[in-house]
Amino acid sequence: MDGRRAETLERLLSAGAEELRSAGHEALTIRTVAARAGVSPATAYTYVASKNHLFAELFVRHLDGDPLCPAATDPARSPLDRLRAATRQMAESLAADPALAAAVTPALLSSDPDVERLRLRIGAEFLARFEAALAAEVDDTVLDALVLAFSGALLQAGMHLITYTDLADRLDGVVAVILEGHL
Amino acid sequence: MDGRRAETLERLLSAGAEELRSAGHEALTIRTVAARAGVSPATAYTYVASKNHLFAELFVRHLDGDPLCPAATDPARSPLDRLRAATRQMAESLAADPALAAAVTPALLSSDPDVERLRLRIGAEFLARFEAALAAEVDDTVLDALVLAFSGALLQAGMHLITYTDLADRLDGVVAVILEGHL
DNA sequence: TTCTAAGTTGGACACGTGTCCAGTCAAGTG
DNA sequence: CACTTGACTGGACACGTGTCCAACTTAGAA
Repeated sequence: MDGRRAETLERLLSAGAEELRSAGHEALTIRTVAARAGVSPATAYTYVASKNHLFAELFVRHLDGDPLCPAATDPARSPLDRLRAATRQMAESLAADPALAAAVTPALLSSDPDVERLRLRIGAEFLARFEAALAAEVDDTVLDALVLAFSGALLQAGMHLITYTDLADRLDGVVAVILEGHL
Repeated sequence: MDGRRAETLERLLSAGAEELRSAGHEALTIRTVAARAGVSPATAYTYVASKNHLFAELFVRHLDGDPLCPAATDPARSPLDRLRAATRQMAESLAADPALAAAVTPALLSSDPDVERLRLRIGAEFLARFEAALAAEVDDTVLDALVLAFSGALLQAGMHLITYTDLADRLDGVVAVILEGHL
């Protein structure tokens, strides 16, 4: 996708991000996003299949815009430290845009096929980051536990049982407990 | 709540459960549930604040109807075994009613205040079961890790990344990894 | 310049959500 | 027995969703 089409998409996604931050995901409407992007609703729907798809798309962009930090793969650090760097970074990245975080959790549960595609990408990205941080020094079940714990943390934050800001600290402890005796 | 009101509520919830099983949570409508219960939509809305509230309510009933099994607190077993009995039971309970499981995950993310109340109850119930199974032989962070991993498993299943049937086996391994070195 | 095809548009559509309220019905109390 | 009261109803409402399509615009190729 390039040329005019790519530009309009970009405008639409930026408008979506702004609208999300300023109005929240409950109030956001494809029509308000379209208006903000200076485009008709019908046009918006040729780029984005649904509100949930929009949120998922915004989230992958957010992830892609903040790739795994060097500290998470620094061989001078311990695997535990590296893993913590990775989870910390992701938690902080969520905390930095709470409206997006709040929007994406329910959105990813949608059965919309476009969402399905993106959620596989997102899951793969999480897994890849953990693997990169651990550098394959560890059992598959441990990786499994980490992924589940991280997903769980996202869910708990999505339910407002913890704040996105507390996420990082909480995960530090949990990551240590999981890795203990497995390095 | 008792008398006529309690009866109608019961009819409504059973109708909801039936409708959920037979039509799935996407197709289910408060109006179809009301019709099945032989009640007008307006009436249904005096019992249930929203579709999400209905799903959450159905889920707590489901949980209450299947209390922690004796094996999960049997002092003759090891803590690991007891914990596995607890997670197994919950996973199987979800697998037994996949439509409900699929419905409740997104529903619990709603900001509806009635849902909020119920999700605190549900979270507390999960925690209580883990505590009962472990009989306080363990650090708080371990409990934390267990709760996060379990929530994560629910989320993954809700996203169809794993089936509810695989949940139990997956959790067996994860629970062992988390507990290892902490008993 | 003319033509074409991609991109965009307005507006209507069917459907679901949750709210509201005046009016009916059916106890069971005095 | 009349009467009050709580439960229920029908139907309209405002709003959001996502779809459709004939008509218009625009950029660039011929």
